[in-house]
Amino acid sequence: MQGIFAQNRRLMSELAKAYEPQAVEEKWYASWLEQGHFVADPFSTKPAYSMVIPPPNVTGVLTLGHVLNNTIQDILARRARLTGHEVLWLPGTDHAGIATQTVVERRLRKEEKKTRHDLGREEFLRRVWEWKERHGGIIIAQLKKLGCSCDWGRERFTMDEAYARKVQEVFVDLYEKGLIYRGKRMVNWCPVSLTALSDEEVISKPQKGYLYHFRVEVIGEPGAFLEIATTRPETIMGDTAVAVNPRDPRYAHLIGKSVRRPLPIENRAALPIVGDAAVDFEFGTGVLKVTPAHDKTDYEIGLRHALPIIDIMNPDGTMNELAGEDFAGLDRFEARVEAVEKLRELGVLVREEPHESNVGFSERADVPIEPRLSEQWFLKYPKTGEARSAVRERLIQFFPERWEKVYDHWLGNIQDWCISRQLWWGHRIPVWYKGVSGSSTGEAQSAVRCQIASPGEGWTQDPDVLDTWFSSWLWAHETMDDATRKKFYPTSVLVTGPDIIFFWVARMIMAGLEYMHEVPFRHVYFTGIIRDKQGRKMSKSLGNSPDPLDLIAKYGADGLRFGLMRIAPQGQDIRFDEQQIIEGRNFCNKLWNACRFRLLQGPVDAGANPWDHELSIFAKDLLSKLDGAMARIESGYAGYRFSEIAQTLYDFVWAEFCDWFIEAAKADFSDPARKAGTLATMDYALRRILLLLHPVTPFVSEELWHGLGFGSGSIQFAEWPRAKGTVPEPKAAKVFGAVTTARTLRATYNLPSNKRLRWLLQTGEDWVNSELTAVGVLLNAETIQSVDARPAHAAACPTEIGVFFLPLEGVVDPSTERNRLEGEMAKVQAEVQKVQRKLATDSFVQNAPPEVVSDHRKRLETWTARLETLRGAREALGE
RNA sequence: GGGCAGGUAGCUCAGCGGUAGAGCGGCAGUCUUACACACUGUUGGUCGGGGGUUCGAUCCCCUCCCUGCCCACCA
Repeated sequence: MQGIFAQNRRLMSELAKAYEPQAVEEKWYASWLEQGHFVADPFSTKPAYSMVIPPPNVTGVLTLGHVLNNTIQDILARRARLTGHEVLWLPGTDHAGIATQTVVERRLRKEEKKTRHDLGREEFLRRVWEWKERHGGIIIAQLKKLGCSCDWGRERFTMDEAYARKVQEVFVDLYEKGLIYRGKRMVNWCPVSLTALSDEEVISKPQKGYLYHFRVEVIGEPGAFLEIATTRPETIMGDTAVAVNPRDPRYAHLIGKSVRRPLPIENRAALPIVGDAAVDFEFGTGVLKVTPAHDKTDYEIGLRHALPIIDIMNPDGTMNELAGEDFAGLDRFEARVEAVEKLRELGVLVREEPHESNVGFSERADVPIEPRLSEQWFLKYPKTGEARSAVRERLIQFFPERWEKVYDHWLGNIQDWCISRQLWWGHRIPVWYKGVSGSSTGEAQSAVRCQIASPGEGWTQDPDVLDTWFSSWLWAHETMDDATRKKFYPTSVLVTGPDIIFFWVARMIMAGLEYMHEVPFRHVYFTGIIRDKQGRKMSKSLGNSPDPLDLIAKYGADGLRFGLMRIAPQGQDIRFDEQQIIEGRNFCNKLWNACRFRLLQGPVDAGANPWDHELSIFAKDLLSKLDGAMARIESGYAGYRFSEIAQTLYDFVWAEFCDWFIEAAKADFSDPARKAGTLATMDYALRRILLLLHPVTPFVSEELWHGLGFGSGSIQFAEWPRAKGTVPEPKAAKVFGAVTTARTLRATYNLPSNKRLRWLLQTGEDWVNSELTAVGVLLNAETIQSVDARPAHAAACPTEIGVFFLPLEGVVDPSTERNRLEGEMAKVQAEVQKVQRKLATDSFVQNAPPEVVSDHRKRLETWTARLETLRGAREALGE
């Protein structure tokens, strides 16, 4: 043991005064990996604790959102190890269909001026894999920098061979169950990515535009016109009817008649006027143009009235020949301008009314989606009822609870999921056609088989791939082998952002219920969204998103983690402020120096038990505060309140341990009677502080754990501390309060804090006399003496432990101080009178419960004391 | 149009029936025998507006106003 201590002392004294995270973090992370600390053993007898990482996109780089999310998971994992669990934190990445394909296509275009079609499917996919191998690991490396304790040997990718096979098996299974079907439906089409999207991938944004009013002529009624309002005049050429509400008295009589479509000019077809309840007669003119090929509502109206469908657009959003010669080839937005122009020329444009409406945008490409009729694969969700009740009945608990309602509402209004994507990068749909090849524009197939392998000669596979989330929804169980599932499924908790509650959380619950007959996780913790100081979402285009790696380089991973945790209230959005990270770093440094200080006092006793010694009031006080902090931390973990955990640690370490306990302890080191107990308390507390901190600040706690010699193994397998049930020690608080008052007295005279003064204390209590040394140290006094009576020419301040006196002769200049003090006194006098008046006149206070009155009394006491101090100070200066 | 969250000191946030707190910043001192990434002291708030319940409201109720998110086929 002696050797270890000697080594520690050398080690610490060689280290800089300030904590330098870089070398420490690298060293320990390498060591943890080497020792296999993160490896989960499915055959362990310890209780299981498991999580699956929300797989980041392979194309991704670490954002603050990832930092938040993964820090929380790491905290939970490390705490679970400390509380004796076998921990599995399963990492991996997502192939992210559209995102990845887009990145590679963009590069291809830039570097080789080619499109994916120039390469062909096979070659293109080879390029994507190549890209993935080269750049796909970036985010994983970054997570390691953060300190994440994932079991890296189990890293999975959603396109791993086994995983991919499982995805296809699930497709086949659901197909056979009749839940997956193919159909020609109105889908959300992205004209840039050239694929269908699910409803969840469409985000509506308010857009300023115009509501264009134009007239159409009623056929057979000369001079009769209908006025139609539309935001999309470019679709007029695809109109196949005009609809009014049958209960609308203005128009009901026209149902059955027809109007003349104004565009295209060469094909001004006659359109029937139909009656349909979907028409809102409050909106616009109450007359709706019906374009079944380019609007979801219109499509449904079309179905009800058996209207023809004229698709006037190409997949890329340009107009086709059916739009007429004036429009063919134009982009949809150019066509809009052109259509308005044509209407004006025809003299039927009535007016353009500014109008704001919600337009659906493709989440990825950030362009308005186009409702488009196409042949796609759809899934009728399995286990929706069970998934709903699992959360309702708290088989799965959400933190914060309010997301339960959001989840429930979505499941209650669930629509079939469009799962096919017209991409190449992804899981190929395991469906085969004989004869005609399948295509998204969709002609009927003569023969269809749903199976993974080709049925043989002459069969062609469906060219489409599956929505990325169709693979992600199996993540909780398909990333595990049988033994792992047996031990670790269902997982303990899922930590994720609320933005993917529908995309991922809800679907994973359904998949878990369908394929494991068990929910995939017990708890779901939803983090907040990180915003900048102005409350804006972090985004690349705004340039308001700091690079977490820069932050780690500047402040250390621990500083970043701790700083972020302190400002991350439960599930509330977080306003990011670099200052908070600076504070995180400062905190680590504070801890570091507290430990350095301890090492300077002699050997550390790893198994120190304070109760073997006579303890000072400060030691007792600290031990009781430590218990309090532990209780708060426990309750914080129970409710996933990470900011509370971090804040408790911050306060305890900085204020209680450093500011008061260590400062008071300095008095004990020269007192053999007290030294042992104080050091034992310090060792005991430090050991627990490091353990409690380890989940949040893994690196510095590990470094100090070894630096102080608390153990030879990693801190993360030490035992988590439990509260001892100590009793509070009120005497210490009295001393601290008194010291603060006395310091204020010193400041009252503008005396610098490093100026050693001679203090006197008049007290009636014996125990106070035995704490004089400590009080002297806390006051940075030259001397402190007990006196029986008030000395002459001394300032005085009454405190809970007695009256402090400060002899002023030769210490301050009387004439300059007098004026200032008199001014102060006037202000305080006013406060005292205010409280006195309240106590005397307020009718409620007269009959109030005791705590109210005592509160007022306390205020009065405080102010009176302050006044006394000033008066004493003034008097002490003489005339 | 519906739903949810939030609006407390200059900033980030606690408090959620007893008369408002912390950290940081600011200000003034200090390199006081671990830490200037520090120490000591101190200044900051009609707790978004307006009503109501109550002896008493930042906290409960109503209403309005802002901010942000989610959902919804109003062209």
